[in-house]
Amino acid sequence: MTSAEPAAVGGMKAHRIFLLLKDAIMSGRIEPGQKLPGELKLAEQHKVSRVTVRRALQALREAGLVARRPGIGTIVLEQPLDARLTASVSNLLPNMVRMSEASDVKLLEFGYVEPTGVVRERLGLASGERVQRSIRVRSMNGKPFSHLVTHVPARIALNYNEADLADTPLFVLLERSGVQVSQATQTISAVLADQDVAQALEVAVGSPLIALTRVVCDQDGRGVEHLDALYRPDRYRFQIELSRAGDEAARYWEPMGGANDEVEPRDAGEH
Amino acid sequence: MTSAEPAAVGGMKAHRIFLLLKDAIMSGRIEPGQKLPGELKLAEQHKVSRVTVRRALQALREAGLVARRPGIGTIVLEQPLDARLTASVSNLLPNMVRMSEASDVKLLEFGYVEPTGVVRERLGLASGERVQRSIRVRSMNGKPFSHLVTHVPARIALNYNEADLADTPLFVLLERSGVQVSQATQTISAVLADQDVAQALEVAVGSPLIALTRVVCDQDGRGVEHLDALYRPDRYRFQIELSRAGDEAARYWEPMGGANDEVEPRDAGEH
DNA sequence: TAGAAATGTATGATGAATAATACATTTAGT
DNA sequence: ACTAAATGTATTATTCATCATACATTTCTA
Repeated sequence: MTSAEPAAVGGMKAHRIFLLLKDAIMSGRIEPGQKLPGELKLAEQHKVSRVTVRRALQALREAGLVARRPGIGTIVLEQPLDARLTASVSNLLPNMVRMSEASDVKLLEFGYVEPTGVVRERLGLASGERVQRSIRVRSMNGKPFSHLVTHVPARIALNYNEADLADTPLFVLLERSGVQVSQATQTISAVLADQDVAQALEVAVGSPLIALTRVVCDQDGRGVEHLDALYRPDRYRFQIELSRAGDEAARYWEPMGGANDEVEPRDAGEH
Repeated sequence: MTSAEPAAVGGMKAHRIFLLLKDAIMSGRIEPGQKLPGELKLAEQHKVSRVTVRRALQALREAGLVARRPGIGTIVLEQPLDARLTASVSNLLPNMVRMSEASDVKLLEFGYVEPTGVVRERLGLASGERVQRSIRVRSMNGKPFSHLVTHVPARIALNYNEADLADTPLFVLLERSGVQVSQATQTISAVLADQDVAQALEVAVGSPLIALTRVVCDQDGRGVEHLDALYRPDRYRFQIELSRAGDEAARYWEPMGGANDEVEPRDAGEH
């Protein structure tokens, strides 16, 4: 039981506080070695009783996130960061291939459906046109880190089958199908994990997730792929290297790389 | 009272469900016009009683997110999207200037402190070196959308004063100080709003936020600015345009633009 | 014109989480 | 050695949310 998620916090208030503190620790807002506020202080801050705060803190201890010592306080422990992937924003082909070698993909759903309004609009589909919808979860060393919902126009999706999806990045499949992709738009946001996703990614319902939406178009500007991806922030994050460019008058920042992106599975002191 | 945040949901379970549904709607996972599952279905899904589900749904209605009609169901309403900012990843100088014209900045905190381990490390500071720490909240039309915590090495921060921070983007101040910035690293993640931030950004505690960390270095590779930014996903998001480049063998995606980024305050009511 | 599927309304029982309080114990600092 | 500030332990009361249940009402559909 290296990382048993359960973390049985008693009630709801206690659980909420547990999640907040956990997030503060996992995100690095509270650094290892630092003490968190005393039980009384926390009770006051969150407007709950001390008993309730204690339950949250005890859960944190059971989760291995903090050490508690009488007379001292509650100290944040060095987190054996789950081997974490860092992806460049332009993490498309080059490292996706590499990534797919080192990670497993589970296909949760597969089928052809009527697209929703937003998807149809973004892909520029005619009304009535159907799309292939697939839901996949990608894991690294058995640890899930991303939840991918893709919509592909039916006419294109015919060029590969269900089994291919578990093997090959969708991206490669599209190119192999002769699609001339030329442009993509990515949008990054943040959302809460709902039941389905929480289960798939093995996180608590209500955990924060990175949300990425990508729309890929071919040379004619027609939609080719619509991706809704969700990532566990503790196992995956986006990184962008920028360098200063341009002259005096009009300087600007220029994203670096593209070809030389790299996946860095800097695995920490895995316990 | 167009958007009264309070949303008095009764208990904790009800409140949690309220937040989840709200997030699903605000993020577009449930589209306007669509019906959400019936009360019974939701009760089953979340393993709570129907009464509890009702409280969540009633809160959603009071928040103006849904309409409920007997015999029909609960329908998601078209959201008068708060004028939303869309920023390109390389949204640094060009549009930040423009942005600062159209938005107000409130300085919440200002002072010189001993940097934490992480900040010191990222900025490459000598131990003992102090930093200027400032916390600002940026608003658009009185609606806060970002929470910015910056750390700047003391030696650099001397070139501008407290008042400047409320006027001018930190970025400009640095350049004006003669700092030759040359490289920056941005990391994007997702976190939950804690008490302080929740209050500053006028969201519920436990709401999801986009987290961006940026470290800017000068030509000598020395740290110049450390930014921890949090954004409300309903009012701000990151967008990246990619175009396909490279030849056959080694194709890759190339981020577009840089100079021609644009803030698009596509204001409400559209769709 | 039924019937099914929604939401609206009402009520009483139950209980688990929470609060309030008190006291013990460990540790660091003065 | 004293004090302050932590956590550890225990007990009791109570309340508020939650559950379970029943029935009414509206709407669409077959």
